[in-house]
Amino acid sequence: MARPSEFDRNEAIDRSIKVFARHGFEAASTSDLIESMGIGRQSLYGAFGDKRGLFLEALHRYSDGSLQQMGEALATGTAVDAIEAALLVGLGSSRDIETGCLGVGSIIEFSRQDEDINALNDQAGEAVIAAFAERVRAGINAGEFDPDLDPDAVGRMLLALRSGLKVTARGGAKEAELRTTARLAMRGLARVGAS
Amino acid sequence: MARPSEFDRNEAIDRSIKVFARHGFEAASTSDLIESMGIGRQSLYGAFGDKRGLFLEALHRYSDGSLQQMGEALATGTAVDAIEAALLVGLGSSRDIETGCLGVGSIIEFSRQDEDINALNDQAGEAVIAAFAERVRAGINAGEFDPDLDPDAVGRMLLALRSGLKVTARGGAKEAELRTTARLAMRGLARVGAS
DNA sequence: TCCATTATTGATTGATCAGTCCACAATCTC
DNA sequence: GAGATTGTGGACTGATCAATCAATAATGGA
Repeated sequence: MARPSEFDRNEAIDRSIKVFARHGFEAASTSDLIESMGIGRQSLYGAFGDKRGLFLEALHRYSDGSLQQMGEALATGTAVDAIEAALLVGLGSSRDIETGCLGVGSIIEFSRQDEDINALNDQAGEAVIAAFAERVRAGINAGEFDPDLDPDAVGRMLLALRSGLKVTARGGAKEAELRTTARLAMRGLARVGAS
Repeated sequence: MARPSEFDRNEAIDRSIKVFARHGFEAASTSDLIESMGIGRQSLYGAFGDKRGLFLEALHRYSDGSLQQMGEALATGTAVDAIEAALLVGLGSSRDIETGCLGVGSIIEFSRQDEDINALNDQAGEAVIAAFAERVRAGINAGEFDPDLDPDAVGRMLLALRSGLKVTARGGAKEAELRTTARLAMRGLARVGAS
């Protein structure tokens, strides 16, 4: 048809994710974005419409990647170890204290005020809850977890816990503390009656 | 000495807390603030120096109030009920979905970039952890909690959990879900051996 | 009563922001 | 290779922002 884009769309979005994760939506200036993305201003507006359009794509892509990372973590080892790994994956903590979470960040920044962001976060949240719940069911079937547990409720708890861990990590907590916190909150999942 | 202020300082700060909690620091404009606080622009700068100075006072006052609320909740009933109440107090959830938490909000917005905010949040966090830990110790002594628990580590877990509950509440969760989440995460505190 | 001091008010300033305009470059179809 | 189409780059615009200034009002001390 016509002249093709000179930049890779997904790579540009990935770079924008870093900027948004660091500064949030409002405080991420378009000048910061185009510089970090390595594209021109008009390219940003041509490809994504406006700053909000870019953010929606960034949030979507970030949530997808995050869910995939957690899915991989959930697929290994015992139920407790897998869930612990899924809780901690991608938290960054000491390595890159600047990196935040686009999901938590957008919830704090927008609350429930933006319908499109609501939809993205609701969908991503449900997917995470479902992934946790499935692993909890497997843990119950394997005899590791208490059969009285409601897997969906536990899934919601684990999502909330992960949000809290992200806040704690961004607040500067060490990885060992995050791990201890995760373990303590999961303490009640283990089968009590024993065999 | 000279002309006295026409406004009550604490009341003005309380009103600014609402604005900051709703919009965050950066997105709260000074025009919004002076309108909500019911004072003139120069009064704001005269009394608080600048927007950041006002925010620091607001964060300090907010943390104090929050800690006091939690302390009152912790002083009643059984250990589990008291901690549950302390976890849920002031979350707002359905009643006022717009209201956010200045502590979590500032951690997400500033990460570790502002020394004064670091100090305020660190101090407030330690105080909350200590309050939780003390209640956990009492619960252990009362035979309600597992004596093997590390009260300080549990305190850190409960603070992280409360942060996660705040994110979840701001994301639109119902109060019943928050309560279930709190209960599930506390499930591992109960004494296991039984008597 | 007068003066020093501080609060208040409204206009203003310089900077920064998201988004647009316009000229130009690169690609495809024919 | 000509023309239609689309991407790119830099200058630009109107709005909004935090913060300041200058003038006025209100208080306490002498």
